[in-house]
Amino acid sequence: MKRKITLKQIAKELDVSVSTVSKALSGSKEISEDTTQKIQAFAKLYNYRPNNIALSLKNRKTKTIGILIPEIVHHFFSTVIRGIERIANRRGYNVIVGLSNESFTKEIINMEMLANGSIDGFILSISKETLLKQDYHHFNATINQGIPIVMFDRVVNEVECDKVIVDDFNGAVKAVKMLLDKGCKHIALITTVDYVSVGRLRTQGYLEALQLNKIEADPQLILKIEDSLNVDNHLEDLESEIEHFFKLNPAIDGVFAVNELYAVTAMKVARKLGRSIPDDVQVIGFTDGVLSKHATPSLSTVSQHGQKIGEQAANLLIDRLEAIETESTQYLGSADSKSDFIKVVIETEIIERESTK
Amino acid sequence: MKRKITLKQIAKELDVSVSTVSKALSGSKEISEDTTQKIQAFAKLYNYRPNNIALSLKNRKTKTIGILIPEIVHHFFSTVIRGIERIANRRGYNVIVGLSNESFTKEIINMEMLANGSIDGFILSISKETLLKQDYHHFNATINQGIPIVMFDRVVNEVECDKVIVDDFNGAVKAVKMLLDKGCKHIALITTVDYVSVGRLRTQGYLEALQLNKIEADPQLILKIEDSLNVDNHLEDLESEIEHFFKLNPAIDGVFAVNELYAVTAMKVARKLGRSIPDDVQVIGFTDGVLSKHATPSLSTVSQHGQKIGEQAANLLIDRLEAIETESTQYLGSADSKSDFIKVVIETEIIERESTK
DNA sequence: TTGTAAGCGTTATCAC
DNA sequence: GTGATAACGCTTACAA
Repeated sequence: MKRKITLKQIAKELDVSVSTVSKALSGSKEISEDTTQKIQAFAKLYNYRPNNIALSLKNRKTKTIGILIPEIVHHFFSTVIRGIERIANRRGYNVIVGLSNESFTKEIINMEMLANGSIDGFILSISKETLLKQDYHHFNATINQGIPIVMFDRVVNEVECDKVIVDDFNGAVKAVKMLLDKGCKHIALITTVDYVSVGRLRTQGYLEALQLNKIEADPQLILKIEDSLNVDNHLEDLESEIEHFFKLNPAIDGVFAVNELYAVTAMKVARKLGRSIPDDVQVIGFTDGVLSKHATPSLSTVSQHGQKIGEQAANLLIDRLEAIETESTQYLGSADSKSDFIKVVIETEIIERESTK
Repeated sequence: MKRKITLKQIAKELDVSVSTVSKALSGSKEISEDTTQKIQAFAKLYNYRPNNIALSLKNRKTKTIGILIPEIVHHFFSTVIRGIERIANRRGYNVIVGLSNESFTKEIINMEMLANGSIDGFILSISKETLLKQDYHHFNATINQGIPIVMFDRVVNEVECDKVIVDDFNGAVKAVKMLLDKGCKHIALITTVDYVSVGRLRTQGYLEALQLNKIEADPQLILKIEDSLNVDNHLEDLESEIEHFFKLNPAIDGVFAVNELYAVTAMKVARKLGRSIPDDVQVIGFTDGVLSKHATPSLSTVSQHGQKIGEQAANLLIDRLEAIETESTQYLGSADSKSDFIKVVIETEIIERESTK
């Protein structure tokens, strides 16, 4: 077992100084052809690689991005990570992942753990508990320490930073509009409770689409699912709640659900009640994951382009990181660049499959 | 914007030496009650946190684990990450994620990128291309550098390290046995090409179960899916290939598929051909993901317990990391602990749902 | 009780 | 053309 070789060891071995080795390896032409050759050959032989940690300490930057998300076993979030990783890798960064598990405390702990020098910046999506508490001090504290943040999907106005969001509102408008165009008269909405902003926006989009078509929204046709019902163990509860909802509203001929699970469950329930899809009831979901693609019938959805979100977020963060770098070398009393934060809106796209006609 | 405060700054501010500050903060009783108080108060006020990078350099360990997997948008892998993260976090480690994207080259690049001091050890699952090439030098090189590796799921005998695997063979035996017990006479196998070891093992399990029941395996009933068909764009090809297979073998009354997708697609095709599930054809898959749970009818599967795999892998790695630590402080000419690598086998579990009766 | 100095692995500045 | 020195932030043996 040969530990990684260091400059010091090469220097000793070749009987030169450490700085000579360093320069030779970086191809500095201060060093003679001869020694450079010798040193490079030796380094290659022993497979020398500079130690990242030492470089990080010296350069005061780690070239790694911290990702902080509520949950990783989730198609949307893993797609975003894939996008981030792709860009990060291409631009010479690593990604370190922390999971908040939807918990406020875990979010803070993770954040502090990484903010102590481990990463150069964050890309994150806020946990539900944090959204509920509306306590965002940890984000602002981090930003104040000079660590930039890019938020995606679940973002919040109270924190000034770059953001990448999906156009939830218009996505919902488009989806409902499509159902209307396809002849639905009684469109139900299956959504979440309000504090998760994306659920709220999609609900607003639903209302907007109805209004645009001069249809009065019927509160009876809106089902808000309690958060606890998302958990796997409560699958039956979800089903029975939706079933109850369908029975109360036999006129339903269209369903817009704010996520895949609700949509697929709605289809399941509808068929159980003897309604055929898409002939009796047309269904469209939000988030284009595995479920939508492989359900029977396959589900029409509003696609969020998670990977693109990740890519955009990564580019924004790295751009800012590298801007800071050049800026602070130019002059220290840097211009107030705080004001111009960017908010990128990723357009949604409707993917038509078998659940609509 | 106040950058994070350092020991040096505290020292200057309070007019003491850096080492005094360091000691005071670590609660050393070398330092007087008085100064300790003063320093701790000041540190607290300015929210001092030691810089991770500096600690890593000093201690020659980073307290972070490198995860290297082929793909993250994948229920099984993300479940494993969740398990790793959970244990890592609890034991004071961070996780940094690299994706090989099933590519040999990317696997190597990522590995080298992280092995240069960024991580203390790896938890990984081998990319398909690497398995195909059977070139494992980078794993061995890493281990030789003193960086321990724990492999999971897609493992290989050629590399000596700790491993965590699913009992693919027995899982498959159990699944097929169940189909037999439920009265199936003509059980089809839908599997992958052979070089991915898990596919091979599950195929062997299928054969074993038949043999145990004195049934001769019919090669006609085995469908090997080309790898490229897994890609999303080729979904129709997958479907038509399976459809063709069903038409050739109308006697099929049971299907064992080595993954969720094949199983769900088989159900879809069977129903399209007018067969009812589970009455005419019973289906069981492998890997308990979202698809199985939410398909209609819901799919019986062999569950792999991804999270448990991740937890075991993380514990194995951290145990070894901390063993190395104490070992090398005890005496340098350490005992040859290379030989005793552990292979943990996680038992599978059959989850019965609607696709079997 | 406090401070000095060395070291973790690098690179940059300056001197020889 | 080469080397000594300092610095990144921290800990710790050793001096004072």
